[in-house]
Amino acid sequence: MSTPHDQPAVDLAEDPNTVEGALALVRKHGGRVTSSRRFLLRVLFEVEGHHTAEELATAVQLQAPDIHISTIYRNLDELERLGVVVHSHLGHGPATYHLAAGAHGHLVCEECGATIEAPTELFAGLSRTARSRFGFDVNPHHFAVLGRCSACRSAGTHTTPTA
Amino acid sequence: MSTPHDQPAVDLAEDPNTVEGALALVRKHGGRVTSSRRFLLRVLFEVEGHHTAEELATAVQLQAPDIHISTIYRNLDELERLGVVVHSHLGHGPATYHLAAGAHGHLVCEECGATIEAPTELFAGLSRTARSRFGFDVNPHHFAVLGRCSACRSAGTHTTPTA
DNA sequence: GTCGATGCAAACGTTTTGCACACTG
DNA sequence: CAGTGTGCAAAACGTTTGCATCGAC
Repeated sequence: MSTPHDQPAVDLAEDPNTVEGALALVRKHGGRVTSSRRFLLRVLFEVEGHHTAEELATAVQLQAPDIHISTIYRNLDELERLGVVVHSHLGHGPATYHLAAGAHGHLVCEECGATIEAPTELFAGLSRTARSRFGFDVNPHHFAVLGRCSACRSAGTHTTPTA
Repeated sequence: MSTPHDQPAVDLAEDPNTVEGALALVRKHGGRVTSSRRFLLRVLFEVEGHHTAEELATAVQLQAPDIHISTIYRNLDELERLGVVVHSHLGHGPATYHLAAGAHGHLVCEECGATIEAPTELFAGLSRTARSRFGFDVNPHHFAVLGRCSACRSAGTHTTPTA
């Protein structure tokens, strides 16, 4: 995968895998290249893993304190429409955002909140069956699959209520 | 279907499959048998499918207008602790509640919101793999699996953005 | 009479929106 | 200069909580 970055400011195909490429995409779709957008994209490319809008806002605000969280939400929405980022719901609580390129499934423990990033193949069987039985096309990225992690299972409290 | 209700007030084993049985369970756990609880349980046993707290409140209020939605939430919580009801998240928006006896998985269309009630076996393969690969015990009931239903897929708009 | 349950209003955390102003192209 | 993006404040949404009162046992 040769990623030639000799001519950094010219080679701006609308490639959502770079900050400037994503901005080019935005521009192509009639949007403007603003500093808020660039700051947010920089943060998204720097941090790894899942982050709530609030966390992203905090990170952005280290560099540009006046960028408001509503701007973060609006920009995340737009970047999601353009396919640059995706959001996931990892249980109760706020949604988390990450670059679409790193999309994957999630297993989240209902007890301790631990998150396992699961390769999309984990869902291959489910996807196949859902497709053939129900004509349903599974998107394993948007909502996490809940359950209990091994640690909580060994700690071994309430599996079945009542009893 | 022999459902002998000759001695309606006596045969109250703590059987969560009847209104009075569930109330017996509540009492056994130190709770009181109140009319709010009975109304809510009656509604839960009468309606079928998934219902939000607000829908359940509206239904209860047809018979007892003063029962407040906070009471509905508190009672749903308690009934869930006792294993009588479960709640599920079927995508964005409010949680839905139904009797634990009818627990099942859900496939929910991200586009039109259509809900498919999927038998738990649909998740058997995923559960097995998650268990062996990650030591993770999948609970297929709590959060729906999102995706696209066949109708929306044929209608065939945006599957991949940009392109 | 004790203690759990209820109604109400108010708070909560997350996200969205209306508006006037600022900036990009 | 047209029109998109922004900051701010306020609303929206689903849910939870504090408190005084009420009701079950």
